[in-house]
Amino acid sequence: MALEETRDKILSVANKLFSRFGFHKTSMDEIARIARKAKGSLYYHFASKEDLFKEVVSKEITNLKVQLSDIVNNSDLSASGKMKAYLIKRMEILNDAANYHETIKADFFEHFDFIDDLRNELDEWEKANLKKIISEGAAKGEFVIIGDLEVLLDVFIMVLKGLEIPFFLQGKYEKYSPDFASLIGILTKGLTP
Amino acid sequence: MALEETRDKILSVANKLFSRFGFHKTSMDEIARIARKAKGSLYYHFASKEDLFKEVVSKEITNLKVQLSDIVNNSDLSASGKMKAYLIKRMEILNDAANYHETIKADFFEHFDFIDDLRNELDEWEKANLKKIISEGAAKGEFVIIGDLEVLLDVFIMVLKGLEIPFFLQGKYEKYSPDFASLIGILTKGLTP
DNA sequence: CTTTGTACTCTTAAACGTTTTTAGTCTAAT
DNA sequence: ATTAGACTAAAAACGTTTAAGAGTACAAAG
Repeated sequence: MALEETRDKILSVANKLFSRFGFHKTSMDEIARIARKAKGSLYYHFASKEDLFKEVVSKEITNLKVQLSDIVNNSDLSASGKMKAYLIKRMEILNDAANYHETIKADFFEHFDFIDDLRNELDEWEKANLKKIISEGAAKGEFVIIGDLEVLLDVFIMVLKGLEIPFFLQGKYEKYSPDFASLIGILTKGLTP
Repeated sequence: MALEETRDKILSVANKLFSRFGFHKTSMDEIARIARKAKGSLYYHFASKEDLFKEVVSKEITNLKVQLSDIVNNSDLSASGKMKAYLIKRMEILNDAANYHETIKADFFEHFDFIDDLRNELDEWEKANLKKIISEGAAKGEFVIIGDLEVLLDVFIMVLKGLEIPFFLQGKYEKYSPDFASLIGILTKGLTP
């Protein structure tokens, strides 16, 4: 059990430091010092600094997936109810996922190759889940799909990702999140017959 | 006439160089040399390098406005036809407006104070025009406005600006412009009664 | 098998002084 | 209005040094 504890402690400290100071301004020595673990321990559990960061972001994404899955699989909600809840929750969680923001920044200022897999995987996951919501809505006659569903999904995801920059990078989430609900209203209305 | 010619020549050369190399990597000496004008001439017509750049961007924005005005005032189009034509044309023109891209970049990497006015003015102009399209559509019964129109407009503009980053900064316009049409379909459908 | 501590190498980033480039001014001439 | 050129002050670019940090190796201990 001591093994998992050490690993978790490192992850928890890394998470806090990366969130606060970003990837580059956090050193492995600092993480080791604050976690009260030997530097060798860090490298025993994680192949590299990038690998550790990847793991930290991965946890944030896993948390996102878990919470969104609850919504997608909630049979009490209508299709448009699911869609609204999904999109709002998505932005809510990502707004708190400070290390995920680092990866958005990286898209501009540098490039974290090692993060691409995670983001691509999240895109696929998201596409599959939105597909599920929309398809179920269409089956129940609540939604109608005009044109190609794949294209529709790409567009949805493009808009969501487009909004991440003003929302998280420029810190306008607080300002615009009330209006965001009305955008979702338009988008879901655009799907109804 | 020689006065206007010199000014236009400077603007034209500045436009080409700024487009190709960006603001910082274009020097006033280079502009003067290629335009075959004296450096003194540049400063006779423009107060500063920033002022010259502002004028170049201003011309791009004016061009955008002229072309979009044609659509907004075209009485042959239905409200949703206008909306679609407007949004597609908007992205088409901005995709070619390389110096406008510089101002988007500036939002991230540095900050061009002197550009803020132009962009704010464009936002206001855009809001007024989208307002006109939607209001006319509502008056004809083609659109229905749910909730506050001002909020709706802010949301529209937020989405459009959000898309500018993947489209222009990350160069995904070519890739996604076909899908963009279907987004517009959803947005306009979301406005119909 | 996991954890620690230390000592080591190698790469990268900060710091610094130096040189070059560039924005902007000024002048005399046309 | 426009030009060519000389000028200054600030910024950018360059090359070198210095410090910090990633990653490795290993011996020791639980």
